Amino acid sequence: MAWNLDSQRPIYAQIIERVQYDIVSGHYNPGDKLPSVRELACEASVNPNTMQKALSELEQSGLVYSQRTTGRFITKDTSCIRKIREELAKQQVLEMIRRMKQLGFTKEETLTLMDKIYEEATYEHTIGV
Amino acid sequence: MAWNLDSQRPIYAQIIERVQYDIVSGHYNPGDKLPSVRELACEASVNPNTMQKALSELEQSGLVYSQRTTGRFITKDTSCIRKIREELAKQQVLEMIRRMKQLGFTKEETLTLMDKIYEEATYEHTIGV
DNA sequence: TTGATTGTACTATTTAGTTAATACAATAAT
DNA sequence: ATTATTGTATTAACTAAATAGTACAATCAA
Repeated sequence: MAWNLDSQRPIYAQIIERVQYDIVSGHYNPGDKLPSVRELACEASVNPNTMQKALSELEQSGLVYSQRTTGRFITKDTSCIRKIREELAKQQVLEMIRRMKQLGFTKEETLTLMDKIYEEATYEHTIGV
Repeated sequence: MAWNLDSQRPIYAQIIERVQYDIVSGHYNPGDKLPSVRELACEASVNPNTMQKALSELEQSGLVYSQRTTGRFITKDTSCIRKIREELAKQQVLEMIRRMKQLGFTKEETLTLMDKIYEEATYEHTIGV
């Protein structure tokens, strides 16, 4: 799967976000071992230092932990994972609503547009994942 | 009004976005004269060069145009403005839906969460504009 | 024991974004 | 005519992010 990193935001920040989503969405399971820093760096076409920085920062969230010489693992604390998943979802919706209000869309107009886009997505496969 | 620029993304990109939203949301009217580069730079606490870069790039969208020595103006082409407003809205909703799918939220779950957040916003004034 | 792999650490270099400080030509106001 | 303001251009310096290259100690498999 492609990493789709752009240069608009710091790469390490995009990596953090990506792995975070991979964890809370169940792509990785609790207790899973992550590929090594070097492997992930290669996979993402990124310098190992950048990947290292991203992963070590990600540890602050509690989603992953590292064992000095055996590797890096997904937390087994499922409630932590669930909690962050909820947070991310709320964040997304909140940000969208904020922007739509900025654009002068009412709740109803927003819902109408959402419905339309969901329909399109269903038939045209516009939305990935 | 504060510019709320952060250091995560390039400042000039945030400025472009900000002015774009100010135009399509009607804060500026078609034909309006923008404050000068220097004024805006001061207002945003940013170097004039950064503001100049942002505004000159924004011209590519057709939302503003500059007259060499008289100033920079909002386009009078209201259909262009409307079109970009629709695009921005669609972009927002699409991105949100994509992320929510990534998180494993169904359309119904997403709508439920939206409703809840809209309620909160109504009573708690959580969402600025 | 040997060799490969692990996370981690360190230094140097490059690049993009930002700031700083000017400068200039064209316009508008006085 | 003079002055201030406009967008624009240019050069230098600074910073953060990213890359490149190397190194080390701890673990595990052979």
